[in-house]
Amino acid sequence: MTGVTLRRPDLRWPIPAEISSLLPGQEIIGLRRRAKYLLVDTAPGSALLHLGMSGSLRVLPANTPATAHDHVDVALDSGKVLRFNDPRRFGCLLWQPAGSIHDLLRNLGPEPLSDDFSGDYLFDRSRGRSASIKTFLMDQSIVVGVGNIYVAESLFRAGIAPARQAGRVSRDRYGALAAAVRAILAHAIQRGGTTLRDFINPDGAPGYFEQELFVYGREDEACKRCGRALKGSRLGNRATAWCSHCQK
DNA sequence: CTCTTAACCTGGACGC
DNA sequence: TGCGTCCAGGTTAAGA
Repeated sequence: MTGVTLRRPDLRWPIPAEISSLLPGQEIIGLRRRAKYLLVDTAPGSALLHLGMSGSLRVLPANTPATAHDHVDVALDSGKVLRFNDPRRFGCLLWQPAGSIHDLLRNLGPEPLSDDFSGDYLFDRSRGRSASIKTFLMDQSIVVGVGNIYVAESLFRAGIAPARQAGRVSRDRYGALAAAVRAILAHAIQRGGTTLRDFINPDGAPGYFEQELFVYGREDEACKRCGRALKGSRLGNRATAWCSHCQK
């Protein structure tokens, strides 16, 4: 990459000086993902990005005029520009020196599609925990990547009520839950994600998983399984919908 | 250590 | 039409 342009000094957090001082001239030697963080590896270290809920990264032709919320440009050797746009600025751009692990990555739980994630793992981690199973499953130190949409769908699929205390769910039910999380995530990815408002995937198309949601965003609507009206409440400051007949 | 709450930010939906 | 208000999202910081 030949240069970095910052149009503002911060996103969610200040953009560290290394992004401007160390990146230009470096070769990108790797691209990785951990949880919802992206890592762009160079010799002196890695740029650490999170797209928040509204961020996007796109490779555009050189001289593409910047528009609203285009916060960062990286000029590539090809002449094209890698552009980071994030209307709501929940995303971040940070720096991880080579050989170190950023604090944000240090205490993350396993990847949900990896072998480290299982019902037995969840069962073990949940003993003695009084928080709701929903809050527990959204805790990034327990398992990464499960946000408000997919936790709702996973709990429905597993038949577990979201307010149930995490420490009071049996090993067998955690087995069902782990399987549900895997199935939901894999299917949603295959469907191109979930478009709620303005999300589009890298191909510029919306995600289609929304059409297959069973409970998320469907408070007071009919349960697709039993027909009863879905319940709605808030858990951990987040909207929560579930079926009190199908989920116990 | 665990749990809860507030905060970050903007655009869109809604009510007046 | 225009304005104010509320909410969504992922995640962490701070406080209890």
